[in-house]
Amino acid sequence: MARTRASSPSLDPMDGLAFLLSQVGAHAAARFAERLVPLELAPPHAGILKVIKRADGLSQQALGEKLGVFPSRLVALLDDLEKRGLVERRDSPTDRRSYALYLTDAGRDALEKLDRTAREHQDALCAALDESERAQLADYLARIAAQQQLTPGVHPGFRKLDRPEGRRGGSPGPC
Amino acid sequence: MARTRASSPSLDPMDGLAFLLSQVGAHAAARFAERLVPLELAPPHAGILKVIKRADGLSQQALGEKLGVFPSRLVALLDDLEKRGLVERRDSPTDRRSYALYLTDAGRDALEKLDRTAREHQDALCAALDESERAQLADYLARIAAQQQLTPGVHPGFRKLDRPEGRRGGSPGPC
DNA sequence: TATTGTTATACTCTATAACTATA
DNA sequence: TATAGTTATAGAGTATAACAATA
Repeated sequence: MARTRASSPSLDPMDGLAFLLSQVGAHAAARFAERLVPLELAPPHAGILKVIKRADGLSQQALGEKLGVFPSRLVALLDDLEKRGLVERRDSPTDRRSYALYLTDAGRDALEKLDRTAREHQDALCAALDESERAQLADYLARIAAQQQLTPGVHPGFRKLDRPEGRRGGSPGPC
Repeated sequence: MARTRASSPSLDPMDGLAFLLSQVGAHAAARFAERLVPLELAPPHAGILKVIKRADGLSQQALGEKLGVFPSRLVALLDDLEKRGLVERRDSPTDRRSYALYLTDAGRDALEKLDRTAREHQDALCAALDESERAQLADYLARIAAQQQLTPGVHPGFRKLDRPEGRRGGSPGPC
């Protein structure tokens, strides 16, 4: 067999770039989840807190759509956060069926701790790269994410297809 | 608040590099699993076929250790592959408790199809990058993987800790 | 009749424990 | 007594379906 094409960095496609992405990505996710344990949070909680902070007063419906999480699953996740006093379910002033979600002061504190944790995590994870290499890596990944139509800030989890709901509004928007 | 440190490519740590790695990695894994469906294989099967190819005749014990998969889980995965005629469990000549695992001809065919699929997957995934950028990205990821002590070719899945068994032999080795 | 949030249920994936047959 | 493979069981995590209150 002639060596096809230019120097591919590795020979076996299963040890290739796609595998590396998946391997390092899974590692990153697992280590992040680990760091969240002392905060008594799981990764989905983190995403929820972040979205509520940016869109105070939104409904569970809206939250679930933004994160690609099923309504029934949101109930349990929000129960956790409410029980711990990080999130409040206030009655919506306009629609008595729905709630308006708000961060409490404790919720804002938790979000700050969470941001610190995420920063530490990222530093530890990328210890092998210097500052400019990290920027270059982030650029590559952002370009892949954009080309693959991943919604910024939304983790695919393990959905079969990203974006289970048909609609994905035109603007990549704030979140 | 003064802007601390140099230009970080993104402001919010949850939209940072670590998140991108996890997001793109999960996407890569999901799309790969999708491409495996027509082959009637799941990602763990792929890893198993690959290891058996490289280490013909090894035991389930050895296989499980190499992949970080529990023995009980291997049973079902190997049952799948054996039922489909891709893998053979031969009696070990030296120890009647254990099997020696071998790829069948059909198994080798499947592995080839799998390699093609992986190549197509990688091409589609990295469409946003040209050849030299892909090489650069692979280098970054390989360096992170090495620094984080990930075993080459072994997917962390979602284990709490990588490397559940204590021993990890000195050499990063063939697989 | 449609929608919001809820509950109950089921399914997938993975880990733990107990068992058997060898060693 | 310890080990290889197996079986049975249980636990996450997530999706589906049916339901009550409201629109």
